[in-house]
Parts: sequence; C-alpha cells; structure tokens
Amino acid sequence: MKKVILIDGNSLLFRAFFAMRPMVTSKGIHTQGVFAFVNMLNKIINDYKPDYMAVAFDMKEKTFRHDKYPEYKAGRQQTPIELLSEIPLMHKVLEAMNIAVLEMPKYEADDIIGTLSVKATQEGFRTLIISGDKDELQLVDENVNVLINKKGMSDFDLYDIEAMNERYGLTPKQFIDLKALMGDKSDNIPGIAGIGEKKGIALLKEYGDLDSIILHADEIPGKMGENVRNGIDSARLSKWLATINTDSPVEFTWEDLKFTDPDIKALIEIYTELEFNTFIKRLQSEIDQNIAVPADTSGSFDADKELSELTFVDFEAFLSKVENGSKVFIEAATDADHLNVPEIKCITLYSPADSLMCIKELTPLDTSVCIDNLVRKSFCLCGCGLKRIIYSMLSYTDSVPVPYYDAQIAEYLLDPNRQKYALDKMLLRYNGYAVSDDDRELLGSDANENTSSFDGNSLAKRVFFISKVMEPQIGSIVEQGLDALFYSCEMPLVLTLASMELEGITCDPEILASIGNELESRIQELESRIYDLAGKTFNINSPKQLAAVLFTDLKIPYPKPKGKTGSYSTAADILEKLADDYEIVTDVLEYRKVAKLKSTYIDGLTGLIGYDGKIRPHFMQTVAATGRLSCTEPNLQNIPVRDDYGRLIRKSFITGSDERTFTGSDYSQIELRILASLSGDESLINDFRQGKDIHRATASRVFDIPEDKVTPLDRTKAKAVNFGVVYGMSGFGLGESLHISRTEGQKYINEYFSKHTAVKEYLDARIREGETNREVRTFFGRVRQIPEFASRKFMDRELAKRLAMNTPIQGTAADIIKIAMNSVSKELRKSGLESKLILQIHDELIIEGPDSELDAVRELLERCMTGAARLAVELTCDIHTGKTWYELK
DNA sequence: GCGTTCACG
DNA sequence: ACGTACGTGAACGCC
Repeated sequence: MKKVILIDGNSLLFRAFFAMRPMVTSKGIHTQGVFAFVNMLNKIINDYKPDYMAVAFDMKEKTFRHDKYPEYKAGRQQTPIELLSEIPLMHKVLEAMNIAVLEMPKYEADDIIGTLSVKATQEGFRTLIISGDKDELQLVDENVNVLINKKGMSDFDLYDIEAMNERYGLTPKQFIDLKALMGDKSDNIPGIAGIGEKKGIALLKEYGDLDSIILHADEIPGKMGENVRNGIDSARLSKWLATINTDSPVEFTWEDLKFTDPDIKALIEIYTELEFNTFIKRLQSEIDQNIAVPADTSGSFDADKELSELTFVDFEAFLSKVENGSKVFIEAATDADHLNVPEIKCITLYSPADSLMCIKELTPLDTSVCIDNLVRKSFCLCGCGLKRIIYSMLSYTDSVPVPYYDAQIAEYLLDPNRQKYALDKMLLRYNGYAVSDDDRELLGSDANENTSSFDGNSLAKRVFFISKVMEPQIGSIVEQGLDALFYSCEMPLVLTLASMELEGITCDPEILASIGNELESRIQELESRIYDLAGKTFNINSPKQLAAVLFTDLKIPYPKPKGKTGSYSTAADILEKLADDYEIVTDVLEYRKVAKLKSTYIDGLTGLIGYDGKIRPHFMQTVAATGRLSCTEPNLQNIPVRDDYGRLIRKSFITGSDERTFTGSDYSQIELRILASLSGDESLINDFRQGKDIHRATASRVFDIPEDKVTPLDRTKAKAVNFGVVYGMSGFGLGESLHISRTEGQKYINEYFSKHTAVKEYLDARIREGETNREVRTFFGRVRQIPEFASRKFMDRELAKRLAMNTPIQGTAADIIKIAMNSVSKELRKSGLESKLILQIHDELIIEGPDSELDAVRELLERCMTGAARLAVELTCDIHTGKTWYELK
C-alpha cells in the first residue's frame, strides 16, 4: 500500500524553533528551527519511506474563518521575527529536497492536509500526518494516522483510532466536538464558558456528540447545564471554526507529491548558506556510498541482448564442451524444506567462458547421473545460496561438486550487518545495473528456500546475473582482505553445513509427548491456582493483562520505576523481586517456564520431525553480524540446558540406533582465551597456561584474596565481570546482572582493569579502531562495519563502543569453530568414518556415529578443534559421549 | 508486522 | 538528560 506523509509545516517549524537552543550563522541568519526540522524530516523519511510527501504552510493572509469570525486567532502572542525569517529558508530547503510545498490563500495548512488525506484515502493510500499540535487528530481514521512531536523533536506520539480512544476515550469526530465545548485559547475559539477538557469529555461520553448534548441540554443538571444552555451558539460557532475543511480547492497531482531523491547540488548550496556542516557531511557520505557503486554504467550490460545471444545446449553437449575444472554457475529448482526428501526438478548450468547455457529438466531417475557427471568434470560451482542445492544433491548421492563461489556469502562477508542478500542490490552495487520491475521478484528475494516453482528460464536468468556479479564482487573481497576467509573458511563451510543438515538428528516424539503430558497437567494446575489468587480468569500469556492483574487489580507495588513508555514490565527479573512476598507471582513465574517449554520445545519440535523421525535444522550462514551461525526450524542452538527440568527435553534427541553414540565437544572458555591472547594480558595468559579455573583466579586478583579463600560468591561475581569484559560492560549492566548498585558494579570494573591493564588497552584500542575506521575486525580479518559510531545519539555511540569491544572476540571464536567444523567434516570423510558432524552450538560440536568409531572420533574431534588456531593461549575442549543429547554433560 | 518474553552461547 | 552488557530464534499477544 502506498504511503503518504503530510506535514503541518508551520506548527512543526514552531516546535522545532523552540525545542532548540538558538543557532545563528556567521552572517547572522537564525537557523535552529530549520535545523531541527530537517533533522526530523530525515528521520521520518528513513523510518517511514513514504511514496508521496508534502509540507503544507499557512499563509499570512486572513482565512475564510476570519471572514465569519474576525476574532479568530486574535490576541496571539507575536511570533518572534527570528522564527518568521526561517519560513522562507525552510521553503528553500524543502524545494532542494524535492519535497512538495503547498499553500493556499484563505485556507490554513490544516485544511490542505485534511483535503489531501481524504483524497489519499480515496486512492487507497495510507496517510501519516505529522504536526506539532493536536488540531489534526480529528482527521484520524483507519487509513490516516497522526504523529505529534513532543518536546525535543526526536520524540513522537503516534495516534490512530485506538490510541485516541485510549488517551481521551473519544473518536476523532468527537474530538471536534470537544474543541467546540472547551474552546481553544491559542486560536481564540470561545467554546462554552466553564467547560474544559474534563467536563467536555464527560459530556461527550454521556451524549455522544455536540448535537445530542444541545438536544438534551435541558436534562443536564446544575451549573454545568446552565453553562451549556447559555453556550449553545458559541459552541456551534466553535465547532465550525474547529472543523478542518476536507474539501478545499487545493490544486495538486499525486505526481507532484511523489517522493524522490533530493537535488543534491541545490541542497548543498542551501546547507552551505545555513552552515549545516553536519548535514553536508552526511550527504557527502551518502553520495560516496552510492558511488562506490560504479557510477559509469559502461560496466552495465544489456541483459536481454546478451541472454538471447547465448548458446543454449543440452546437458551432454555442455559436458563435452566445457573443460574439466571450469567455473560453472548453477541454479536449481528444489523443494528442500527439510521435512521431506528434497527433489531437484531442474538444474541450469552456465559457463560464461564458453557462453554456454544448459537447462536440464530432471526426473528422479537421472538426477544422480547428472550430479555424478558434474563431479566427474570437477566443476567449481558458483551460485547464490548454494547450500540448498548441495543439500538436495547430497540426498541423491554422497559425492557432490565443490562449492567455489557464492554471491550471497561473499556479500555477507563484505557487509555482515544486512538483513537480506539479494541479487538486485548486488547488481546495482557492482555492475551499476538496475533490475527491471519484471525481474524484481526473481532477483530481489533472498534465495534461501523453496525454489521449486522457478522454471528453467528463470533459473537461467539468475545464473546469468550471478555470473555478472562475481568478478567485481570478488574484487571487493580481495580489496578488503577477505579472500582467505572466503575461500578457505566460508565456502568450504557451505558443504559442511549442507551435510550436517542432511544428516539431521533423530528425535523421539513419544519421549517429547510424555514430557509434554507432564507439563500440560502442571500448566493446568498453575493456571487454576493463578485464576483463584487473581479472583478471575485472564490470559496469563499476555504481559498486558498480567500486569493489569498484578499491579492494578491486586495492587502489588511495582518494584521499579516505570520506564518512559509508562508501561509495567512483567519480565522474570522484575517478578523475581516479588516472588518471596506474593504466591501468585511465584506461580506465574513457574507457569511461564512450563508454558515456554511446552509451546516452544514440546509442540514446536514435534511439528518439525521429518518423514524419517529426524529433525533437520537450517544452519544460517549469513545472519549473525559477528560471523556466528544461526539455526532455525527449529533452533537447536537454544535447547534448554541451564534448568534441570528443561534439560529433560534433551532426552528426546537420540541416536539412530542402539549401536550409535553421540560425541560432543565444547571449547573451554574460548572467548576469554581469545581475549587473553589478543590482548597479551600476562596474568590471564598465565592463568590459562597453568590450567587454572579462570573465574576463581580472576576473583583472587580483583578482590585481592588468596585463591584458596575465594568463596563461591566471589567466584560468581568474578564470572559476571569476565562476561562483562567480553560484552563491553557498563557499571549499570554489571550491577543489574549481580543485583548490586551501579556504583558497586563500577568499582568491580575499575578494579578489574587496574589488574588487567593489557585488557584495558586492548579494548580501548578496539574503540579507537572503530572510531577511526567505522569498522572492526576479528583475528582472521572478518570485518564488521559499525555505523553507530557516526550517530548523533549518545546511546548509539555507546552501543558502537560495546560492539567494537565484543565483535572481535565473539567473531574470532566464530571463525575458529568454523575452521574446526570444516576440518572435522573433511577428516571424517577422508578417514572413511561413517560418523557425521550433526550440530554446532557456537562453542560446541556434536557428532553422531557408530560405537565402533568412538575412539577415532574422540581423537579427531579434539585434534581438529584444538588445532583450529594457534594463539598465545592454547585451545582446549571437554569431550562427552552419550546415547541421548541429555547425557552429553 | 512489532514488542515482549525467554531459551541458548 | 537519558538509558544501558554481546549475539541469536520462537511463541505469543496485539495491532
């Protein structure tokens, strides 16, 4: 649905002017209103991405309201001349931004906005009105929302029908009547004497609208009734004055209002005049970013022409004409959903070197033969989202061609913060090629899942475009020093992950069900207890309803000052403070735990058991900005373990037969070992080299007590501090996690850094690196951009610092375990073992295989994991075996 | 679709 | 003056 933004220019400029401290240029031009307005505009445009946009202004002339009521807006305080002088400047800026400015003699900005909002609704658009005052609230309906800025320009309240009902208990139409009753001092609308907001709302709630109040004026008792009866005429006039005209003769076309890119030259010119250097800088960096995209479209190409000139050949001809070991671009129509046996319906191959394209429709019978031929030719596969294709191939045959280049993964390495890695964006960035609307669906989606609906020609188009991206993109990979990581770690990982996914893990639905039944009866018990204690039934899963019961109905004192949203949190850490004193809170906490286990783990997992009793999660390689993997459908990286009861879920994950066993191995303190190594901190390095319990040793140093005198509490505190170091802790954060004051937390931090100066220096260096380069890197060179360093907001910059401290550590750990996974997977294959890597949980690998291979697997796993990197501190791991996942502890 | 809550490392 | 420790995914309520 198209989105329209309509802005009340005068009221917003007014707000902006007074929200800011005075700003004057060297030539004496006052600019703070324009400055704050532009700031807000940028934010709004960024957040809402409008299709159409206009700013309406009042004119100086008297309006049609003055004609009937000359006192309209009389007695207003004079607008400061400095503010008035900013209006033409604002017009100029808007013009340069290519944003439509609307004004109309005799009418106010409100009327223009009202009229446009009605027309927008007729077109089927959604409208957002932005204003500095509440006058426009009467325009709210299902398709029209109003945003009103509060003090400071950056804060807004969004009003829709519900919000108005919540705030005032009124409909938008009743809002007009409210003004008719209470008047408006600033507009000199009289209203009814003696009736303000409270009484006005009360009357409207009782009678519905102004007409009805007037009709029943005689029934209203007391002084108020008298006031109403005396004020009828005034109320009618006030209503007329307060009603925004939604049918004013404003001339415009939607074409005029289309939101487009600014006129950069004009904008820089006016910003220069206004001395808005920060805006100029930002504009320039935006331009730079867009121009990193080759500006000359000579690198661009005529896709239709080139495609039509390709030679389309059959599979046999393709095999015979393309040399062994060539780079071959591949796409495939697959239905790999991980619940069923995947089927490859069509494969397209493209060899740019030979200008040969091959579309091969596959029957189940010849698929294996086809794959075998690709392997025989030793083709290096190039594509975008190869994991899905490799996974499907592996379901036909053990031996698959080698993934060599994947555009999606290359793009992720170059810019790991993105939400989506689609071809259209890459084509624009590397080839200056804008995809046509017809190709948007084919090229604009994140090619991860089910592609079974794509026909051969669509697939052909995709491989063609992928081939166009490869060269310039690999250029960037090399330029960024990411080629080693790409070719030696991430690309081999594609096969490793595909093989893990296909192997999957057996999950016994009967074990799940029996735990589920137990949980279900406990849920019932807790539910009725909670309803009894509350004195009513409600949805315990609704934080809103729960908060109402606890803090409003039962009047339990809220243990924490309410946040700025003004709403009560019912999060566990809040409720835990109350659990000792209120039985119901204890029950709610248990209910939450049990309900979570049931819905997420019992029900969730049951539904994802495949045709053969196995669960096959998807390991996502391009999601986490630090370089970690993520896991979905289901997420087997967050199966309960900390809680003894929740841990029982792991009993349902079993090996494929009685003669098979799981082997699990987890790195011991990998992040702290990385921190010790990268910072070179001698005390930490020595602790690890001496095989000490790192939290105990830290406690001993930080609290200055002998190691054998460290109490469990001391150790817990030191452990929290160690976590904190890795996260880029604050006094507040540490305090929160240890339930101590933030000053107390800060004391620990100071003490820690005074004893670990190398760590302090290392972390400070990461912050400086981030500030200078706007990016940080892991030990293996993986990069993460941190744009938050450039933010004007304090909070964002603080976040940027924490990211700069944490990412190199978390990311290096991610690099290391990926390297280990590849070597584990490769060595298992090479040594002819049947055992397979099946899971990765960030610092832990799990293998399943025949009992007979246990010794070999243990040796191999330990060797590959500890040998994945050579750091100042060696890596160690703990290995466990068991017949269920539960036993791997 | 977004926020809240809670499961994991 | 403000809001706070890093990285994820799933379920649910609510719009």
